[in-house]
Amino acid sequence: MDKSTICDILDEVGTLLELKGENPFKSRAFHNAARVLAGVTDDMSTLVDGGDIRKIKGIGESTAKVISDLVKTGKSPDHESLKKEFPSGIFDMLKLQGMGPKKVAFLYKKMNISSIDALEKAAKAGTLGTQEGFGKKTEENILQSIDQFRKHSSRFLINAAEKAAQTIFDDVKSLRGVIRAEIAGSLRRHKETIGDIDIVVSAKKNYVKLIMDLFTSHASVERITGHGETKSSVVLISGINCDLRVVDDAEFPFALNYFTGSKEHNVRMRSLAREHGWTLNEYGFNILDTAEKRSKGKKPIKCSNEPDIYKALGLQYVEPELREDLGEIEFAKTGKIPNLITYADIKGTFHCHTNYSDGQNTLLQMAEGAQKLGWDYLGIADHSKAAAYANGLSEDRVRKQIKEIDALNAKFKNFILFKGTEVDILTNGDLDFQNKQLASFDYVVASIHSNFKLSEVDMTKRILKALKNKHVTMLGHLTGRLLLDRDGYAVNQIEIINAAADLGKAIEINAHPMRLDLDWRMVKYAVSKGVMIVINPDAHVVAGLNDVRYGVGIARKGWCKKNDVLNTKSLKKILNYLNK
DNA sequence: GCCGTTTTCGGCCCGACTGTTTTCAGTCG
Repeated sequence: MDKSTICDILDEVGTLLELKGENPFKSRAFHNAARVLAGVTDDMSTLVDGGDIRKIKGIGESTAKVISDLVKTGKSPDHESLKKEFPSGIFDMLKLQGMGPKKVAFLYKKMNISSIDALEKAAKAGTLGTQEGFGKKTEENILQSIDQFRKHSSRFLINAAEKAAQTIFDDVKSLRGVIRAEIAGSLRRHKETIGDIDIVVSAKKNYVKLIMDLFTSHASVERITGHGETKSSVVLISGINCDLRVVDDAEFPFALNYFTGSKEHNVRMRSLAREHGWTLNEYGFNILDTAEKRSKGKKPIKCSNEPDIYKALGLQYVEPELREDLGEIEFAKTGKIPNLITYADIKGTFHCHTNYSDGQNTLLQMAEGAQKLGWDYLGIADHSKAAAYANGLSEDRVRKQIKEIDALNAKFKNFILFKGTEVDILTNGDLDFQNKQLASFDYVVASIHSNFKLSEVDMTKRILKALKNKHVTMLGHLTGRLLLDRDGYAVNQIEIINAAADLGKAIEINAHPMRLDLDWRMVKYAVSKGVMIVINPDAHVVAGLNDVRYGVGIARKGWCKKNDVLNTKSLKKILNYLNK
């Protein structure tokens, strides 16, 4: 059993203990153990066999037993027996905003409610509001949370989707009879959030059935939702839907193009095809079937790959990341698609947490990970003390960390760790560290982590005040929340961007924790104002090594050129494109 | 349940908000 599954189960045990109403410190111990284990890089079997698992701080007798059972047998009796006490729908209920273990357990025990559907029914019938501790308002909030959950729960952040897709894609690609295989859809376009994974394959006719059978019976498949001759759909263990489409090799470029999207881009492509007297679909070009068009239409050229399709339409090749109908067709018509920045251009990132606060890895591990990626630097920005829930650093611990960074830097060649902080913006706009302390850092990320419900005017004031502090380099994960006026915090976006432009500060943007994509109109506006933008698809950057390339940052003005400001592959590409 | 010790039990993260109730419990970040 792999480590991440073990961590998930430890977390689940913690949650089940909460539901049972056990001593909160007991359940926390399991959550802690999951967090600690996530940061361990040693081989699980070796740790268990050698007994070293107990030497890890945070893993005690009981948690070690669960881990060792899972490693040795794939099952933990402790976990299994706890699980029997609650139906699985309970875990969905816990995902609702405002629903914690106490309420969920109460509703289950008192009203036998164990699913979101049942909860909705009770709330609509008005039977919830009569329960002790529940009122009209709670009922309304629950219905709203259910609405939210249904709208957004089906999307996944790109790093999770990429991880889920890799194994099954690699295995499908290497199946006998497969000629060409590509991941399509929003994953190929590197969107911040992914609805489902699309795999397009071309294969020899007599192998198609076998490919479909092997796909639907793959080890990472949880259940099959469709199994046909050209298309099969499954739900992966990770919860993500995955579709496989098999086509003739001649159709492959068209299928790949069609299923890569976006829908808006496809619409433009098809209308361009009509201008040439053709139709375009997932199988190929066809001559438009009207006398008028037929006279105008030439026979479309043969396309053996995707670039050929663009060529046939008189377009420069458009990279998947740009296919959003945000002006890329116009650029392609005049051959002005810019050279896009890639991972190889990334020199380092700045919003990274370590196990000093709520990250998973040590300073050394993070530095080694960054060097392995070929980076020149890494910026460390752990939480400040106000973020107590994230084990934020006191002034004393900052001093300790800075010392450790200095010692590490003395040993590195052609690599440097920058000393930063993610300082909390307090309710009144003051920062969580004194200016003297802030001056000790190479750069400062200032973020809001509390009091999200201020009025728009007050929230804007609060952020502007923080932004004006001369030590602040960048606003942390700001627009990730201000995207939404509904359940994010209300703020005047334009005013913030304008101020950042005047002050020469950067803004960091996240995909929203509720799994919404970025508001590109605002990104465009910020870029047009020359505000340096940092985008991070993982809304809460607890950058373990796996996630490090998704956490991206910006340097203090003066020692980082604008072109050094780098993001994830796709986002960076788009920013560069918008800049032209 | 785990840790750390002033070694065998006390402390473990906390402030703010919400909705309920009328002083507080539950949830969130």
